[in-house]
Amino acid sequence: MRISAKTDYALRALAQLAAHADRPVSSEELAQSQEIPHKFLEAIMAELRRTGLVVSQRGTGGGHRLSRPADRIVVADVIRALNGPLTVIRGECPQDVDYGPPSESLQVVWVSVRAALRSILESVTLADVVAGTLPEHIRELAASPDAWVTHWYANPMHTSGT
Amino acid sequence: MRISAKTDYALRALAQLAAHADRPVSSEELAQSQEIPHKFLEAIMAELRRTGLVVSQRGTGGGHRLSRPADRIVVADVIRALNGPLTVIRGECPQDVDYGPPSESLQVVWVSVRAALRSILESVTLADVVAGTLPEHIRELAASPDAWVTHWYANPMHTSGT
DNA sequence: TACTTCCATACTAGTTTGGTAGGTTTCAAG
DNA sequence: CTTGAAACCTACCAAACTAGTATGGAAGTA
Repeated sequence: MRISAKTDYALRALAQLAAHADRPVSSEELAQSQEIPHKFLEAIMAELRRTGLVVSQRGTGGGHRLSRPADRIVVADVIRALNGPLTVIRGECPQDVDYGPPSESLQVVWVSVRAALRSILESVTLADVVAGTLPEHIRELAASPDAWVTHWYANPMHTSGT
Repeated sequence: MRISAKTDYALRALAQLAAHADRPVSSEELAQSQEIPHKFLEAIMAELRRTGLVVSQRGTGGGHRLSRPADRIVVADVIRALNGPLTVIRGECPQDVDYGPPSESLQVVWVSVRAALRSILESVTLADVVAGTLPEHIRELAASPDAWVTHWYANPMHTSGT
């Protein structure tokens, strides 16, 4: 799972909006408080507006606000809005890939990967993020110290970033 | 999670090698049986050799074979060899990203995403794939009919591929 | 020597990523 | 009705990645 700067910025900006749901917040303010390049964030907010996650108001005192309550927007909504489906195999959805022998089982692996991602990303809302109250099964996944260390792997192309 | 053609081809080729562990299998044979462009697969096999997952033999009767038993190579090994770490946020590992308020909890989300991916991709071996005997917890994830359907989402940029 | 197979390098066309620059429209307050 | 704040739009950019293709060599077998 690769989270781009764009998606990361979007989530932080939306969390900020969730934390100030009482008023519109400008791109400029979002950019400064989250240390995001202003014009880049503007483009991201435009995309989020087009997909219907935020509504915007021009002019003095304007800005952006969430289009629905923060407890009804999940992390998966944001990722899908900017990157498309959570899980894609060679450009296709897991249930559409067609494997011959001896690799048929790979499809089941991809389907379960998607199910696992959904169980996390569709259960965390923006309200959860700002309140710091993540669902129990997610805190459990992150509870093991093992979850916080990088696993070693061999490719010299990538070892710089362990 | 985005699985590229390269990674998909690699997994299918390695499954084929696992299914014929008694002899070296040539790129040509792998390419034909799995319908993979021959020269592209050659480049992929070279990469897998450099990362130590396969060993190769030139000349007549040569080809590729797994560098260790198929039950000691997991899907995560292959993905890491070709794509680097399983989970990357803005180019960094989950435990290295630095969030300010009100987004601190996002880090826990990413850590649990990685833990969930590991629990799947580090438990499925090539031997499991060719035998069709996936670990119980994976078959459970894929057991629900829900896991086999695409969830609707709103971005018009991506709706063509539902 | 001939043939097979891996191996290395280079090339391409298209897309994605992470931005920057400049101008236009909309809105509110004075 | 002007001024300023903000969203909005189009275009551009360099670097990396994706999915290959092409050419030629080097090593191993018969």
